[in-house]
Amino acid sequence: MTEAGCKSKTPPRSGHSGIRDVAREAGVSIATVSRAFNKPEFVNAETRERVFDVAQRLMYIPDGAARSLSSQKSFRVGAIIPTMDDSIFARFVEALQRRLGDIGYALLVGIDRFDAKQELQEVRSLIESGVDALVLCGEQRTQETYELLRSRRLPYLITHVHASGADHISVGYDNLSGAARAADYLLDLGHREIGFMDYPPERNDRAALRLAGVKKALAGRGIELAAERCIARTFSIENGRVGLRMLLAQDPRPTAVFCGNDILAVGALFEAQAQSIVVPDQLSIIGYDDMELAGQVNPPLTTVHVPTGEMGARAAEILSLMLAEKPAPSTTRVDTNLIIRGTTGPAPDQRAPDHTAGDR
Amino acid sequence: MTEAGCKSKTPPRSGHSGIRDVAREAGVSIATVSRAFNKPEFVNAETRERVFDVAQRLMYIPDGAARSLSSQKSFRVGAIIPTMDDSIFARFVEALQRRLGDIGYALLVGIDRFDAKQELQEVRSLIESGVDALVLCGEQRTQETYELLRSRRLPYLITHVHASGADHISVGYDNLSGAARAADYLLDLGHREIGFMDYPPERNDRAALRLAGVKKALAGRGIELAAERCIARTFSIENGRVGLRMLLAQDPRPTAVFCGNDILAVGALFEAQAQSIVVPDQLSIIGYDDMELAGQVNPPLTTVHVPTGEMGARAAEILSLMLAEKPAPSTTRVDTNLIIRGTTGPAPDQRAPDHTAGDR
DNA sequence: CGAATATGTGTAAACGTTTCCACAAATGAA
DNA sequence: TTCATTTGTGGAAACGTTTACACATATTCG
Repeated sequence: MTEAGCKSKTPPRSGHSGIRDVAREAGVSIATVSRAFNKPEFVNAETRERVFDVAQRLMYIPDGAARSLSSQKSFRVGAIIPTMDDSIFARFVEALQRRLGDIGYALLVGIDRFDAKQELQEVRSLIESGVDALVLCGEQRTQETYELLRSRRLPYLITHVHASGADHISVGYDNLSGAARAADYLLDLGHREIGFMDYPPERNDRAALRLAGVKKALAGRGIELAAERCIARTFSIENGRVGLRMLLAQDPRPTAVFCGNDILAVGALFEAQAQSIVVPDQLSIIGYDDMELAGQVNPPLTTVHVPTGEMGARAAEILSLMLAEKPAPSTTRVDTNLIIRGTTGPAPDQRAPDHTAGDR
Repeated sequence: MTEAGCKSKTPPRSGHSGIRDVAREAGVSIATVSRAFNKPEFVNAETRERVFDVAQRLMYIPDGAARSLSSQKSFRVGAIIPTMDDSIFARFVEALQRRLGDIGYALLVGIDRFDAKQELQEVRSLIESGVDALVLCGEQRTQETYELLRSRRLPYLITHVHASGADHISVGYDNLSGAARAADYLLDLGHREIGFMDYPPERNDRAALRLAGVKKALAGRGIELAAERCIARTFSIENGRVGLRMLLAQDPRPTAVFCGNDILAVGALFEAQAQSIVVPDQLSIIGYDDMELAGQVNPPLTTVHVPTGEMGARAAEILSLMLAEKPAPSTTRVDTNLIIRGTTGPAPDQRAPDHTAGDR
């Protein structure tokens, strides 16, 4: 009796016990054991308890592969994100993993480095590995990826964008209006020479949307965003620094910079400080995401808050609906909002409040 | 001919094609198809090509569950990390995922928030989900977890620590000597009043090791680390700030602080600056990890560089050995090294180089 | 030239579950 | 009391692969 599960006459083939061991020990059929776990309400309370007891004693853990094969469900979902380096995605993955775990799903991660080809590859390998649904960032991807998804009838959820009229289910925020809101704020402060800095928009639809938002806001005041005012760089503090340097080298020097990401914004801030440009008096900087660092740098960064955790939680909820084949809301939006902190102020040249260009 | 795979007489049960479809279409048996993929060298080159062509045409993706069940391998590995919030872990996961992907394995992630109970839970769910090996951070965990691992004969790799004499396979760095090295540097600069700040050591064995390292270095010069000089806080910039405040409130004010993590160190730096304490003239700060931010703050942070990417790559290599049931090195060390930047300088009171207290 | 070996392929038995179906016993309605 | 229904259970057929084994056929060698 010192060893667990010693009554069997045939030695167990693998080290640990399977459903048959539990069945034998509990004096029921394997079907009943299976039901006890999956549809407890269909088995007699007494029997069920007995099964549970035995299962616990034998340290029975159902074999996922067999389960998947038989039930045609894997109880796994895959998520493909661009990078872990950006805390916005890292946190999202964490939130997603937690919520998914709560409803009995495991999370497989793929990383595509903002590369659509790589994403397709990751989709393939996640499908092969076995997932019941996929979480993807943004809408922009190769047609082949979408075809693969469709042909496999694999449910997928698009995140990080608010795709209102689209033909897929999504959860996210409106990058365009968030950026427009930020740009408007800069405009309201009297800034007219505004720089833009973000991930290369052709490789990142969220960045493209933010660019569109800024352009729209500027256009609303009759201002055009010059091409050289659009700095496209991958996310890093260092790139934020070089981006600002490029902007500062231009003739009508920008008095404000919109950054599509806090990391770039922090880089810009550090560079400004290194050049003894005082923020916000001489230069306003605005970020996007509101990661912890944003609130802690000096002066604290004005930025657009993105509720990543909430988005992860919502994503998990929607996924659970999709996985249960229940109808899911085609698009759900989480709200972004401008957090005004210390890196933004009135434009340096014009002290007047600005009932200037704006109509209405 | 517009539809893919239309020759079958029995309508395919699921939407997509399986190994039998490929076999039929290529005029071979399913065994041959299987071999073509798994042991290409055992099948005739011509046949193999034909199989590959057909497979591609039918967009055949092998069913992972069936594969796992039959082969008793899942081609998945699980990794449990404390949090994604810390870029040290996020990057590690990213590196691991990439390398694992290269050798045909997918990565399942679990997050335990530095909680051993939660870790056990994650181990259970990863086992249930199906993994061929596990990656775990640090050596400290419940006995139950180790027992589960052993009883399942599940290979596991310990990371982030250099566990020399231990009874499990590990890859990591020596937290103790890294921290000791940093403390020695502070000592060499003449600092005698030194503060320590890290994650609560009782919940994080790496932090405990760093504490031991600092204590050892101090002891080498006959200095004892007072209890109130040990600030234990979870990792965040904010906590770095409050930690420094606590240290600054003490009577012989510390002239230097060792932080077990760059995030805490940056928090300390920001707080010092907010209090107009000039770093490094009045206060030296030293961090651990060397994340990007460390090199970019002003002044740039002196820190202990940890080669996370290399560790992830090495981990993947070792895992591939373990998975192939080849002998793996019981412990492999990656090197940590002190990066001297701008947040450390001579102790404020004593300008003399310091042939003082140190012997030898 | 025959035997031994190498090469390529097919047949069929696992792998450990879930789930359809059948069936017995208990319960309720008439 | 009899028939219909409900409740709980077991038997056995999937699920889509891998792989041990057997069997041809081609090659090598004494």
